[in-house]
Amino acid sequence: MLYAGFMSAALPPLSRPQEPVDPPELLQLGAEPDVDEPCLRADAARNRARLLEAAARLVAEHGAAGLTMEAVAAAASVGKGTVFRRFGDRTGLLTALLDHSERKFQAALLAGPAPLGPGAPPVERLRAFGCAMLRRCVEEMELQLAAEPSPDRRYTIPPRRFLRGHVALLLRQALPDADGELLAHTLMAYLDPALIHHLTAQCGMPLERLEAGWQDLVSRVTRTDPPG
Amino acid sequence: MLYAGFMSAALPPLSRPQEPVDPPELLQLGAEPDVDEPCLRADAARNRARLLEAAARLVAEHGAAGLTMEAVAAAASVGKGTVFRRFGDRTGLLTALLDHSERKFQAALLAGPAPLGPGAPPVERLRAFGCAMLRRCVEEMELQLAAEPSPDRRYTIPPRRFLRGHVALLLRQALPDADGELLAHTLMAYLDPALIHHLTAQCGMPLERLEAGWQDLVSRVTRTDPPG
DNA sequence: AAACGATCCGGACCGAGGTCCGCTTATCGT
DNA sequence: ACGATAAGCGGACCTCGGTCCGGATCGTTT
Repeated sequence: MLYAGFMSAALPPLSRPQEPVDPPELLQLGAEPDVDEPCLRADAARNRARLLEAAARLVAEHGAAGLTMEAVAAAASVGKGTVFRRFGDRTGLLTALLDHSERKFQAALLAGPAPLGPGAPPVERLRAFGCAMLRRCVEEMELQLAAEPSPDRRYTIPPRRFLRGHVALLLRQALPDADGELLAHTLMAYLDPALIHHLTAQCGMPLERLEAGWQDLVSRVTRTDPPG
Repeated sequence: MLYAGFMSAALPPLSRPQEPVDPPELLQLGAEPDVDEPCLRADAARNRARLLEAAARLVAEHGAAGLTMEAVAAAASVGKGTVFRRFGDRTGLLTALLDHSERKFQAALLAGPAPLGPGAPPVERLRAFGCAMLRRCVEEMELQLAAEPSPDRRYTIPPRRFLRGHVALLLRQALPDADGELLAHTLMAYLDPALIHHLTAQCGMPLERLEAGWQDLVSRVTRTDPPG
């Protein structure tokens, strides 16, 4: 219910017969099409769309940090309770605003062209993944920061689980004997929006340095020769 | 009784002539003794102590998550404004509760026995650092989680800067040619309280696995032989 | 001791997130 | 078409973090 899609625009078919694909274990972790809300009542769907539209407009006008739930409700000519019933909380609303881009990104990972999508060797896919994440994060920095969940939900929300699962999958392919889950957490932490924002906006680091840092990190983590 | 020592109990002298010490660049990043509050007025100091005592009691009773600023003020028989003037915000109050343990930890890093303190080779100090952090984090998990700062302050508050600076220092010693700052962020991210909590409490991972993961991560990151 | 200025105190006040419950409306079976 | 029922709606209400300013207190100076 929290992360249902914009207008549940069905993803393009995620497998093309002649191309390589990832194992299907990750698919169910993606942003669920309408799992929680199998079929919204007509008025509810209409209000949902109006709310998202209003929220997007208000974010464009006053910034994501200044977005208040009451303002969204008012701008959509809808009661405050409706906003919370539909999106759960403020984080849920912001997350919904990011949903469209999230789906595109997931689709690119699962079925897009290599090296981001399947077909390239795992380490190369990891390298591409990091750079794509960095770019996407910088693009949507404001929303990403405002949508940060509380500490106890931070690692359990579906989008992050999906991305982390993707990284873990690639790591297991590259390093069958390592603890892919923990290493995936480590790599994902490097791509945390709050960290990226700190380094770029607050410390003034150029994005190139962050990308080089990612390449270096992937190299170090996936190095397979024995310790020196 | 975790939060016993309140008033800025002066740290033990941080350098002993006959023992190895770290360069002094980090010292000023530690928890400031009374930099912000050079000399509190008598009544203010008294109120500050009562507030910390009351807060510690309320945390023990109702958990850190359930702590409200108004309750602390009432329990200390003090006005609400006093709490905010003294500690800035909720995060500041929780951070103050962690200050004693933080100082002890910093002292152990700067002047304690090897391998945590100076004297051991940097990689060995890194290994010890991670395990010590993991243990400390688990001990004070509740407070650590409740005291998490907002995303834009997360990487700038003095305690974290100090710890990260320490890691960066060790990394630069071990890997003079690497980007120690970025790698320090990566290593520190592995030790983030929210992540530790997720893995141990929510995923049920035993602490041993996290420690092994840290050792593995340090090995991979500090490996100096050429990529395979 | 008395007065004065800087510091501090207190609690009324505000804004925003989140909840609740009686009312409304869409949907579906007949 | 129509009633029954479940889903949705709205906005009053609550809590809590954070602010503000008139008045009290401390420490110092003369």
